[in-house]
Amino acid sequence: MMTVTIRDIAKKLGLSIGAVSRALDGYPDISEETRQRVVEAAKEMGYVPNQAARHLRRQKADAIGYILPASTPRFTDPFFSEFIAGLGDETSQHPYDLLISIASPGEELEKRIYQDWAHSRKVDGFILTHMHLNDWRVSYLSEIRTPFTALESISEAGEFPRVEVNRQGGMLELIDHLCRQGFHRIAYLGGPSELQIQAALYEGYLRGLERNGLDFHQGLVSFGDLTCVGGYEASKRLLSIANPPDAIVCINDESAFGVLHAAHEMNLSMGKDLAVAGFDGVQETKFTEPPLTTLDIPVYDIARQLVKMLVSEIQGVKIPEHQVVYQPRLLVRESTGGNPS
Amino acid sequence: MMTVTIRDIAKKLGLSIGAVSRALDGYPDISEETRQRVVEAAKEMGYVPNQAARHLRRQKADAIGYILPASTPRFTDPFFSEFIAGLGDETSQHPYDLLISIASPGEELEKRIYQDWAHSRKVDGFILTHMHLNDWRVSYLSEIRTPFTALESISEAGEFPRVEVNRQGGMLELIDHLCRQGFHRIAYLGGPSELQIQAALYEGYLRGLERNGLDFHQGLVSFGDLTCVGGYEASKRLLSIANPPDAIVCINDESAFGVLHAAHEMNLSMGKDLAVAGFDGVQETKFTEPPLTTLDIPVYDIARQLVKMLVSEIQGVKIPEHQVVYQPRLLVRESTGGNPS
DNA sequence: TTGTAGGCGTTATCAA
DNA sequence: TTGATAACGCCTACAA
Repeated sequence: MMTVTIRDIAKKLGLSIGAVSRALDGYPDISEETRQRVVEAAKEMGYVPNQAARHLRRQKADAIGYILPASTPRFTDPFFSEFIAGLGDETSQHPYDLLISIASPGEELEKRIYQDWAHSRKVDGFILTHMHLNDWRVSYLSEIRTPFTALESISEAGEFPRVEVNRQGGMLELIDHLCRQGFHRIAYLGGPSELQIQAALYEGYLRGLERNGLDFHQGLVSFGDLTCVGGYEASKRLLSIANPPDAIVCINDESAFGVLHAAHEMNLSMGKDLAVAGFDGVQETKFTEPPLTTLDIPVYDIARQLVKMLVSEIQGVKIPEHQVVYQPRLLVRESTGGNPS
Repeated sequence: MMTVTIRDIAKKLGLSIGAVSRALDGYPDISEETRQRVVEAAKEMGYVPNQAARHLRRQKADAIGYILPASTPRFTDPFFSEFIAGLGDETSQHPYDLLISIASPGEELEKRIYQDWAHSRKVDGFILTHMHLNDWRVSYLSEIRTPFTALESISEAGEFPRVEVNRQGGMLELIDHLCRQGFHRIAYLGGPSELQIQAALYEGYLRGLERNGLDFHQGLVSFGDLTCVGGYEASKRLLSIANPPDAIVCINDESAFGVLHAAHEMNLSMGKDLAVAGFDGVQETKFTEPPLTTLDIPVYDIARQLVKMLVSEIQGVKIPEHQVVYQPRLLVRESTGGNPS
């Protein structure tokens, strides 16, 4: 693979490298004719600009970073497939590159990657998800003046661009729905306590109980780790108490899958003896037995929105939609006694 | 963010930038004492090498690329979450970066990305999955001498490093299992015909029928698109023929999820009226109703293996495991009448 | 409208 | 053992 540079093009055309460079970048101070010649020669010779040189010169990477919050080695949440697809599709429109890495939240490695990528200028900005309460990344990235956008669930302090999902509102709607269906002993199956989404949903759960005149019982609250297995185990605990719940709302769909399995094992009639609901609206919820009621959020679109916002942030363009709010859509299915849809 | 360079360190320590550079890279021709001083100062000043400069100088990116074969916008196959996690974990061990993009196989965009990344030297090599029969990428990348490793299912010509999954063997084992369980009208639910895995599995299906003395029926073959929805629709076709199958083997777990749903809708007793099996062994298979028999492959480990092989390929190191073969592990569960496990 | 030249931060090849 | 210096390929003031 003989790499061809602007120098090669210049030599071939008897031009200076400066002229070639400007012609390629479409500067106005170059005659239309030579521009044509240059562009043509470039294409013909298979010229592709050397990224490293360009980055060094421009002091930017034209790349954004996303660090997957993977805690377990075999982690298969379909959320991430969809999210990454969205990130990839949007970045390639701009054109930016997408750098991916993995680190367990809170570990030393995570911190190292963010620092490293920012300081070595591998990326111009970050996409953040799975925010913690008082997330260190927000203050850190603000401090070193590295742009970022985040998927959030709570309006915290700070004026960074973000996509908010009104999880609390979604949860309220769900609790209302369950009450209308006649479920009144509603359990909450959450996630790690440091997660923002956990806090938001739990808050929604409490307010939902209150506004429907239901009592809170500590025994009806349990926590998993966002995986099927975690959901399975947490629901086992919930269902084995003296006065078990007649409904379980889950922090995400994966957890709910575990609940469905546990309920099947106990021969509970789903949607009657026990209602189950998830959160996220992944494809697979439509195909469980019974189909799972869930609060659907447009993961793919959110990912694209985050990239769009980040890119304009990096380029210093102020766009109107600085903070977008998505409202989860309640998909009622048979797992909460809804009609088949 | 004041970026600190080796020049800054040199100035502070009264050394030349050359000395600092070599000290940092651990060259032997530097006194232990100054090396110490330099390393310490670097850490103290928060020095991080500028990637662009390094790449430009070294003519390599220390990065590898993976292009997701996403065809549908909302694509949520958990396979990819796990695969990307493996890629990310292993690349960060080396240390390489992982560049991700998305493109539908066969489209012009796909070709552009491979070319662009290779020629602009954004990446030093590629990870390939979802190979096609006579995949253009193999010949193309060989031609431009860009290293790559691939996840394959068929021993095709070509001497590149690869991980092979013996899908055909797995399928044979599965068919044997179904026959032992008393299922004899076995249908095949495949995927796009240009896919290698499709060819391998179909071949295994045919050989499995033959070695168990079963007749082949064209009507017992149908094709989806590797998604739940595709699996659902394809199985509807299979189950609505005059003499429907008593078992359906699927090209992947996602498709099988769709089959389970269709079968539930038709009130079939799973594992008795109808056996269903998937392929991949994603977490979620353990939690379906009934739990899904599947051929488990270690997606995470495969991803790491591919990166390991690619990195040594890039570095010109010949490693013994040039071509690794994985044997799928048959997980018998209730969807094929197996005992609960 | 085009050419020239300096420099982005490193690494590597010389001398010293 | 260290210091100067020339690239790597590109962009961009400035000069012509």
